[in-house]
Amino acid sequence: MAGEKIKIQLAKGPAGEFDTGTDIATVLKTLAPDDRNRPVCAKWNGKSVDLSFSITQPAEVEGIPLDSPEGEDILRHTAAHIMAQAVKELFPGTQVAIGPTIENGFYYDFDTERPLTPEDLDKITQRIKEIIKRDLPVVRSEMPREEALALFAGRQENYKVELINDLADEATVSLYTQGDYVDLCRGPHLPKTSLLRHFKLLSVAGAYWRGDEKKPMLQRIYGTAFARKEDLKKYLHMLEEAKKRDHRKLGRQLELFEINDTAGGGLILYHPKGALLRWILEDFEKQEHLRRGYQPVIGPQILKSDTWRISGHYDYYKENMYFTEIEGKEYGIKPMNCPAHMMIYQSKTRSYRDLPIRFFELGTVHRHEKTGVLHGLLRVRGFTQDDAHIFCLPEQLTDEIIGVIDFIKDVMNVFGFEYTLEISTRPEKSIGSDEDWERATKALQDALLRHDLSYEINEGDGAFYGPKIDVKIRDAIGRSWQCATIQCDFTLPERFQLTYVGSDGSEHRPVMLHRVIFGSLERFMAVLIEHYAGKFPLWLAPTQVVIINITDRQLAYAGKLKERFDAAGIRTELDGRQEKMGYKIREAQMKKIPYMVIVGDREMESSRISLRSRDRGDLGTREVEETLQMIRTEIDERRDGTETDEIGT
RNA sequence: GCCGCUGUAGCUCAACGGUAGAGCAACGCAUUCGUAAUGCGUAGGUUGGAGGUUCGAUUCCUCUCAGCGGCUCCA
Repeated sequence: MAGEKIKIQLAKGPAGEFDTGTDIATVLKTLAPDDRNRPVCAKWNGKSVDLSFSITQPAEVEGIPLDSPEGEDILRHTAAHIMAQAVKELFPGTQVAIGPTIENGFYYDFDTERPLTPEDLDKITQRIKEIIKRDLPVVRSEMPREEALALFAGRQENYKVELINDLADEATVSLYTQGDYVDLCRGPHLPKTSLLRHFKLLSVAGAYWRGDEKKPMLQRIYGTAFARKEDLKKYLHMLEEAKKRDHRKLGRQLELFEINDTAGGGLILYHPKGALLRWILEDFEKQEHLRRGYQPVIGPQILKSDTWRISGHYDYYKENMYFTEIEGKEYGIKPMNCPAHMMIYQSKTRSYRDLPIRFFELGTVHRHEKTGVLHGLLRVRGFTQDDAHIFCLPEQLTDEIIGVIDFIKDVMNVFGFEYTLEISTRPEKSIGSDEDWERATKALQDALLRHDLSYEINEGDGAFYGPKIDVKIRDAIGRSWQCATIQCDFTLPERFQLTYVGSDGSEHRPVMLHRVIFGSLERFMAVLIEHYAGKFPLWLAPTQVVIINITDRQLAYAGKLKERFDAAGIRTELDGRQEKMGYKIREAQMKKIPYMVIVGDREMESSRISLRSRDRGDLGTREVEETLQMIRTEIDERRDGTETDEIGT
């Protein structure tokens, strides 16, 4: 840098001439002295770098402010390093593994001498605050691989050594140092620790090294950090809100279901309200399927193991299945509905004119799930799928896939879910030929491409018998859930020797799609509970209306009203207890019942009612007939309840 | 399955080596009330289960079951 000058262009700003080797911090200060965003990192020709990065060639640079999405990601990354430093200071002998940022936060995995407890989080938080106060510069350095290996080996950081060993093709590696703490890291990072201000450690958990259950279990600490205090507060508040929507909590509060120790984990006992909700969903699905040319079928709960051998489940799914024995013969409890549907297809000669054949079953299946994965209604051992198998001609495949996607779209619209699509490809443990897998995967892709639907690829995530399209829905507070899936299968028709007679008079093999819309009724109900925060739209609410009399004088009138509501097909309860009206209203509100019909002397004398909405409060008095019609319409239109509809007059 | 935490009345929680208590719910009585809690009273528990330490265990230890936060896995 013998006085040589280079031109540096500020993105969306002026350019200037600088000495070779000038660092970005200086460049930014010179070209944008008034920038109130105070950059913490920068983009150099589109690549994220530290402020200390020195420029040796003409370039375009741009400051990254702390409160930008990228700045916040860097902030979290540095927070992870500072946390690691704190843990190492507090627990000498701890080895650090990896500490990446994740959506809305970060974590770091440690190999500690003793497991970390929630109380340790407070201590670590205090130490992090100290390190922030020390205002340590975070310094980048580079060194040859071998040197770095020796450095981390000398510091007994075996996980880092393993990581460097896997970076075989890189000649040098970059390190970041603050105080005594050194970490292997690509960067960039904040220039100094004092820039971390608003953070919170959230939880400790076990996590396998490199996500491999055969490798050692490490201690993971999750945390989050934000550029602005309000944003941290908002995020923590959102976590609280999500907790309030927890379907396990609401499931108990609203008396929907229970999971009973004595009955066993992962097995759902539906209480009357929950069973009613499920009936409503099932009725809805039955109607929708009949409308779309599906035929109902029902398979048995257990099938002889001969079946599972033919289907391949015996070899590829056995560890997820339960077995029993009848007179010396082994039977498997069904984990999937397909084999029975295959047999029903097989039961007679099918013509190409019959295809596509669409078999639908609300099929209850049981799968062995490890204890640790059970989670309310979201992950259970016994569940009911809204399962269908579509048998079609190869040339019908695309249309059938599109038909299913349209079906999914219609259903998700009813509940107000947005969704995205993913294609999952062949997993390691799978059956069928490579050609079939390729054909099947291509069929799914073609269908999506032909209808201009964008999707992401999920390598190796398919079912053992075929690739799948997964539908990820987004709920009211932005979380995503996997429910619907479409799987293309050339293998099972082969294994079950399914045929149809073609126009040429000879036998051909049909192609099959497996598909679910809700996925499982249990999981979908959990998602609905959390999506609506328990405030089900009228058409789904187990109790739609509660009639509240103010004094005993109106009890008979209230009883007559209930009869009229019942006759109109509205799910109505009468709260005739000798309690104050305010108390009954409060209870109805807490049970999240959509409408309250309140009758006192005034209403009784005029043969009217007073209506109160769960969401909109007192709606005033009105005619009974008008109310019945208004409610009926809202039910029939399956309004999702979020829109503000004009009530009556 | 793995790591950590937790398990007390129907629910939410207290007591934490000295033999279990509150609010809500339930039940009874009184109250007959106008849009989110009327008052009084009654009943309710082998402290998840089994074993151990101790004069004594809800409390400490071991095992086991279940739940929670994650990991792996998944509809």
